[in-house]
Amino acid sequence: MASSPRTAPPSGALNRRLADSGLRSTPQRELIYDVLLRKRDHPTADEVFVRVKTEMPTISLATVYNGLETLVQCDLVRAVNFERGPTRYCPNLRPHAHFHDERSGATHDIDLPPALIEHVKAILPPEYRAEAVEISFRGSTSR
Amino acid sequence: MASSPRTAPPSGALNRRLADSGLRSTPQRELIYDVLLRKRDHPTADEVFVRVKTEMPTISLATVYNGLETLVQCDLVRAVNFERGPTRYCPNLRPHAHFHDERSGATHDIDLPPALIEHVKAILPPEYRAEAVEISFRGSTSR
DNA sequence: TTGGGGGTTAGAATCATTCTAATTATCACT
DNA sequence: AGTGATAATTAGAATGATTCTAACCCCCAA
Repeated sequence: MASSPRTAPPSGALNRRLADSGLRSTPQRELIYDVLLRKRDHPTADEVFVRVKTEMPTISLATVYNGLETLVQCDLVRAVNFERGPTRYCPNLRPHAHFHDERSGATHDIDLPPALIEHVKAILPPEYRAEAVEISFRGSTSR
Repeated sequence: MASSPRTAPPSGALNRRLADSGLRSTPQRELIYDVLLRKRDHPTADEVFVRVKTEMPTISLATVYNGLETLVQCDLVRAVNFERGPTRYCPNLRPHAHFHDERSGATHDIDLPPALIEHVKAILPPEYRAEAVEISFRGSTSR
């Protein structure tokens, strides 16, 4: 493929994080990340694949899975699991919980106050060292 | 009549709960439930299948899945999911979180103080009605 | 004693995800 | 610009957990 000069600077955060991990920036990874940033509705890998394919028809599903995993490793994206459903992806890096609305199927972010995170971690006996805490709600919204 | 701390209903609860749901008590369902009560190590459906099979060699994996689902519906057992791993089953009915020890692969129950559950629910905007809250930790224990 | 409705079973099917092996792109160094 | 070495992408096969299907079984009521 002939290389063309860049017309726009690459996404700063993505390139920096990739480089920090010894990984390369690629059009596929940039597009996957961009798609996540553009519509923050917690899409599944399949949904990301569909969105990305409209702009890059040759991309493969395996690359979408690989790319999403890469973004998760770089701490640019969070993988969100709910019960047995497919993994969903979320570019919100603030500490937050997830609310799964059973009526609409939508997932909403709920900001977590730092004090609450501390409260939650405080219930662990001292020999338990938590690297991560996940909080998720299931229910419905009245609007 | 102060009771010893109890994490599951007394034996016999199975029959009552099944009857309440218009379901029948069967040797398979009783054995599946008994196996869960006997060793509370959050087994997967496959692990339950292996344990149950030593006492009832003709039971099928499908029946184990069906039976576990039935117990979950009757609120005698909780299904526990951690990331993409297979569902695990837990007869502890007290409100509790789960701690997943990455070193050993074990899952531990962490009792949740009622006040903490309230604190956690309190972060939801008023139009969100939560039917369930899940809290899970990932990390390791120093012993 | 018969009929209907759960319940069980073995195996097929499904679904999300991961793996494999081959191809392609990019980087570091001339 | 050329050349390997290394990383990334790709299509499709394979995997693993779970669910479905269709036949059979068992119990209770009429």
